Amino acid sequence: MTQAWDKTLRARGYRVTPQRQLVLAAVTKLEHATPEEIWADVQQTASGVNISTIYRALELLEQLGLVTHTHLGHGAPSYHLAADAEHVHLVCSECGRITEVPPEAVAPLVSALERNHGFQTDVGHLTVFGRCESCQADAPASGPGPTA
Amino acid sequence: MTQAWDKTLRARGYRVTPQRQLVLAAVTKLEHATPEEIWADVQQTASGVNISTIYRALELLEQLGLVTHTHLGHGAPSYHLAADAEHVHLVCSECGRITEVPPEAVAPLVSALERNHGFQTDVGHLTVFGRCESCQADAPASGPGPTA
DNA sequence: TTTAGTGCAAACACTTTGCAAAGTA
DNA sequence: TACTTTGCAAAGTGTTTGCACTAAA
Repeated sequence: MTQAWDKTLRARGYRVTPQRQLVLAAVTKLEHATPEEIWADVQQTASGVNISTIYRALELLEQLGLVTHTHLGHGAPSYHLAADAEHVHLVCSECGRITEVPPEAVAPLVSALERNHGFQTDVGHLTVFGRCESCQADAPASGPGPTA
Repeated sequence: MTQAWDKTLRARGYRVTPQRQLVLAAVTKLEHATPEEIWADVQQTASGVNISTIYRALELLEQLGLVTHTHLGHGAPSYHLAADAEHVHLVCSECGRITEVPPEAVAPLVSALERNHGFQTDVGHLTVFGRCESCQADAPASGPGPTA
């Protein structure tokens, strides 16, 4: 079922174009990348592709459930294959480092929210900000209180 | 200690200006608001204040640890008082509804991440995307698979 | 008076849109 | 051929920056 997606496209009246194939290939290869990174990757094969095409392709692929995105901070969103094992991102606010952890890590959260708030968590979209292990080691808890 | 913040400012060589006071007041009052919403509120008192001043004030207040922000989706970030009880935001991807839940709800997650990944979660910055109770009721689980 | 802060306008980063030309089915 | 998709360029958000002027200390 590696190539099933093009049938999905055609079945819904969409066309299979090289641009869309390249975008999907880039998302697959880069694992998590911003539209611009995807664009750069696509351009290595087809240099004429426009960034707006990347956005349109991502929107379509997302709508078809082939890819998803997460916000890993302030800037551009990060896209990855929906088929990839879902995972949660831990983003270190200090060094920017991104760690992926398996969804089991958040299972207790998911069930607690479901149970207490009737909320169905989109685990693949979850990003947790904080401080990573090494940054804590570098500067043990300081908090934002008055320094001096 | 309601007004302690102006001492904090002066102690660090920053000045206490009406603009900053108004921004802090707006953040306090609005609970969670985007820079533009804060701007609108500030303008009700001082119509001449420029949006760039809002951004600069927010940056400063955040740096001082008086306010924090979270990303409640794609658009602009949402600011709130750091002193406010920390809370987690649940954002419904379908209707956009925002629910606040107490940090206890995510305590199991926090300790699991700490334990297994040495990661120190910034709870106040945490936003969970998913589907709220009422949207689930409206359209029971459909997933993005082929519809027909 | 001295130095930080503000308003203004221009520059930026990221994304979306209109439209004619090109390409898929 | 018929209709979708693309490239291009321009317009849109949201945010930042340079600089002369204003104001806090």
